[in-house]
Amino acid sequence: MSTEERPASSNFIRTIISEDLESGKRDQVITRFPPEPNGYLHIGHAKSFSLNFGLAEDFNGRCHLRFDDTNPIKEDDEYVEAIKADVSWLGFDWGEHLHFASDYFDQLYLWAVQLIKAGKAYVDSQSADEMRENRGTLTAAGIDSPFRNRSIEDNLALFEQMKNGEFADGSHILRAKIDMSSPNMNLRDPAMYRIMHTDHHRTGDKWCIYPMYDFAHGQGDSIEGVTYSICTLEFEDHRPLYEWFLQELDIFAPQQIEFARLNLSYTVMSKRKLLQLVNDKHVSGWDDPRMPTLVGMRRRGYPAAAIRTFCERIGVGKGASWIDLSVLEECVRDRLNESAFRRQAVLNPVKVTITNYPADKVEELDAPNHPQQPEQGTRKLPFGNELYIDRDDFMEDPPKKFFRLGPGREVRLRNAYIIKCNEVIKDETGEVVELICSADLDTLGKNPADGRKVKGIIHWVAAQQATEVSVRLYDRLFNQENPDKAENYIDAINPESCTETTAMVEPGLIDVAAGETFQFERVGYFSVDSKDSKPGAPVFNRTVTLRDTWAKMK
RNA sequence: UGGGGCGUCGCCAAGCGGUAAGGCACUGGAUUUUGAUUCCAGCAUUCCCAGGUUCGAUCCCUGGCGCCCCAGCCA
Repeated sequence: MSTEERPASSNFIRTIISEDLESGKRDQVITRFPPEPNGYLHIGHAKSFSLNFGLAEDFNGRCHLRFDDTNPIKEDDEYVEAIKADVSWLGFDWGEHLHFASDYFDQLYLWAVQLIKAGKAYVDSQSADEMRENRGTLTAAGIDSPFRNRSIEDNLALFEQMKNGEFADGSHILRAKIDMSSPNMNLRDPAMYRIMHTDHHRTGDKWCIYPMYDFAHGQGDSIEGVTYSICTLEFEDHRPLYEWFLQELDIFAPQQIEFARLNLSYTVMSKRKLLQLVNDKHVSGWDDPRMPTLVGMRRRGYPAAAIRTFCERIGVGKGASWIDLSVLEECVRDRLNESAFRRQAVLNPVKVTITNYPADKVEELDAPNHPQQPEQGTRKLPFGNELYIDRDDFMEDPPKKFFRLGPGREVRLRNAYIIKCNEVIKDETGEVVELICSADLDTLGKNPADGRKVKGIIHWVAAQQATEVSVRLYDRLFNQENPDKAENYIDAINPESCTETTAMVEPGLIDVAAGETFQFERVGYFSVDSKDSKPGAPVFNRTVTLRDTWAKMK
């Protein structure tokens, strides 16, 4: 616990809860995160569970993890394990409260029977098409099903037969008897139970009827004693139904509160689309580093703490909001700037020969792991007469504001000497292949004695001691701010979202562990890929670039 | 043309009748062996519009305008 006052930017949900606690309407805070195990979690889910778990932490309550597994044809254990891992990765703990909607199937069935007996539910035998036609439209009332007034006995018998597997999928359905003319479509006799002869990932073949979301969610909340059932805006219209079931069943009533889901620019968030990206091989999998999934971001090198910061930073509201991807990237930089060790790597090498440095000499220079955190120690950086620097750091005819290397110019080699470019060697095509330089050997760890200023600092590696490694440069997956607005979002995929290349790196970058993230000084943050790296042969994923005001000036 | 929501700085977002928080972005300037980081300063006389109530309104009322969601036996 920090003694500092946390800024705790408030939001409308926090306000509601504080007032309820103060007025005595509620005496504790129990929330829940209810994912359907039919896909991997993405950053939008992170916003949701950070909110739910965060509220529980703030008010000394608890947050349950409950899988909304009411539709067996879409759900799978693979997803429940992945989801648990993702929530844990972000640092949240549901403790003993791991639940499944399917844990409540027996109780739900009893409640359905109870509603039938009360004349509040009936078995409809219309086809799905007929039901759709009779539901009416947004502006026209629906009409009652011809089966709406079946006797309670018939309904009981039919529902029993549905449960016993005596009917084919789609032949009958249990509906709540509410109001076919309601202006709220959700109240026009919504479906409660459908027939599905499908095995369930947890209950196996025990059931061939499964409850709908609307008939399961509120009751699940109620059973668990959830006080605040926080969901996204599209469920606002479901709230009257959520409350109707709780009231008719006369059970504990949680309060549903809706907030706006996250929209992130240059990405898509719908599970259907993410699944298509995976299935159609536009990406390498759910954990492709370009995916907005948590597994993708983890592999990309995004720290869990950065994602939590992001979720706090964007706030919670009820207006449809669009957050720019750069906000997330800035959170990642913030975090990595603190934690990542610094290293030197040259992505686009051009050779430099230091004429006044002995060819057979190799110095082991000390370079800090983190300049702002000397306690993190140093590593050895070999220096010889042949080096590589980045091609971008040399210009033959530089503009006045360019303070890197150029003919006759001086530049500081980071953590080493100041050198001066005396000659430029090109090949037949006119491409620069080598720079002949001289070093000021009296500038190691100090500025020139004569007081001359050398503004430019560039990174480098010793040619003989450098190793070539694989590097993947990632960029935004889509090149349109809102891919959903494209004729086809697939066409909006950025063809340059992943560029495979290599880099010449210092020795300190070879014996590294999967998932470790470094700052390649002056370039960006790079994370050791967890799948494709091999001992002694790491593959680096570019997590995010460093801010580059020079690039902006150009 | 039905119902449910939302409109406060470029992007988020506090505020709930007493005279516009904060973050990000942006712009200056300082420090810096990363054109990074850090630091300091600036950045809405105004809250979608128009009326009204009030000593006083972003907050209340009326009427407009704009945007989002709903017609799955998905969640």
